[in-house]
Amino acid sequence: MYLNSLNQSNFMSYENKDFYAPQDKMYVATDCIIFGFEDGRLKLLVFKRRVEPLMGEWSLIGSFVKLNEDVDEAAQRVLEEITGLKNIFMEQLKSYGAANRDPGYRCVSIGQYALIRINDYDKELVEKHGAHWYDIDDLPDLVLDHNQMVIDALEKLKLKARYQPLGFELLPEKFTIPQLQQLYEAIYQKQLDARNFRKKALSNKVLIKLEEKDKTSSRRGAFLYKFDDKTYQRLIQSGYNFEIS
Amino acid sequence: MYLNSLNQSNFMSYENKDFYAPQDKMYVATDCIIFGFEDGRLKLLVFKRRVEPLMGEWSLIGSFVKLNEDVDEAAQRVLEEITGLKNIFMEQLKSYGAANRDPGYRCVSIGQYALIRINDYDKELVEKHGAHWYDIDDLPDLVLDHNQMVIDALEKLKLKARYQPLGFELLPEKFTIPQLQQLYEAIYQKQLDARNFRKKALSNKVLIKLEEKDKTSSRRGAFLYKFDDKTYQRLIQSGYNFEIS
DNA sequence: GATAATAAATGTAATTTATACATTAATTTT
DNA sequence: AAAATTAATGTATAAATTACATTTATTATC
Repeated sequence: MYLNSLNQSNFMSYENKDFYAPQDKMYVATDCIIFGFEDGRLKLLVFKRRVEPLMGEWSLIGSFVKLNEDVDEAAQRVLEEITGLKNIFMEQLKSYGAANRDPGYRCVSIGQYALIRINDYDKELVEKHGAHWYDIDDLPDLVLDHNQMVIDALEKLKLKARYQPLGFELLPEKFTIPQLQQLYEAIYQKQLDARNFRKKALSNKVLIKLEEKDKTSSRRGAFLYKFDDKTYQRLIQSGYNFEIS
Repeated sequence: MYLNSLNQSNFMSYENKDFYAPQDKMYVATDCIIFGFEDGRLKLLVFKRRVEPLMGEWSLIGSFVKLNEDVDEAAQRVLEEITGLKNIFMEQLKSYGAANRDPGYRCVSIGQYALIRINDYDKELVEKHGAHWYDIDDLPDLVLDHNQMVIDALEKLKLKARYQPLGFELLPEKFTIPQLQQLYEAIYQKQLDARNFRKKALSNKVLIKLEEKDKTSSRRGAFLYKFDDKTYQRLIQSGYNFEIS
């Protein structure tokens, strides 16, 4: 994946189609690196590109930023068009500004990563847009510099997840400790000790234990928890240093 | 400086008092948040703005990104024009994309923070451009969203300095441990214990003790050290986790 | 209804890291 | 020779991290 030879052939196919490249004008776009979590695996939402050049190739979803629109608004707009969801966690990754990064346009793209809760409702909407949830370590080649965006976003997710409760954005509202552990194992890409993980996770005092159990993955069942955002906000207000594994 | 890459008609109408705001076109700019360190204090390099609107106000230095230029190249270009220095440490902070952030243009700016070694040579060049090194906790109001950029950059510096040897970019090549401590105290904005700091700093094994002493700040003099980038690179290659205070 | 199977839940000891703290050393100035 | 000044150093205590094995709750099967 992500080979030079592939980029080259992408470029050729663009040339063959005589696509007009208006390089006399600056564009600003935003591309969304959309993460999800399902079946113990971290996933990325990718799309079949619908326009030339590179039509039909896998791509992140994005849009040009409109003249009267904030960059962050544009990203929210794109996300809502695709998933139907508002108020999704999203944060700037970085901007991608190489002069030749897009053969079609002189376009600076602001990468934004989003964390969403995969569920059947989203999936349906997503399918309408020719999208697919790929396993993070089984991604196809993406157009332009989109693979690099994913690499950078993963790196950032790894760094931030430790000190900010990002993980909970990816889990359903109610989750078990083993599920939480699986998530962090997927993000950090390493195995964690179950006893130590549980200890650490609970030591932050921001997980509320519920009476219900989830029995989908064991006979005994595991207690469900939810993240207590109010307490979390209060804690960090007073200087608390959240950390998980 | 900021308007060098504009066409003349825009420039003229912008320059007189009821300036025309060409919001029919997207611009991309880059602004540099330039940090230095001198006399135990963290400093920021700011400039008198030379064009309307807001002519004469303090501002970060920046430029529009040219059509055939990488965003990062543009930032290096600006920095070189001002300081005469190449290969300065610089890294993307984030992009600033609010639709109304600049009353003159629809302009997305990529903030980049730079760390430079203040010395007399730089200062001379800098003065030519109507610039001034301000103490970081005694900054004037800056134009547009530039104060926010500084706040964000400081926050990022605080976070990154701990796990990446950024600090050495701000110090002269040879420095003493007390100087290094002063720097970290300025970045973290808190006092550090001299014994513990020294222990921690030296524990990373990337400081080379020289035979020379610096006697500018004590009768006894303090030994000079330099940062051993080769060893540092080797260590992080093999998974070492650099940390300072 | 007893047994087997399975993942969840729990505790402790050893090691490492972080913190708090006071004295002596080297040098110059008077 | 004495005074002044900053640099340099060590240790004991507390806190955090790591490594590691058994029991528990429940369902499925015989």
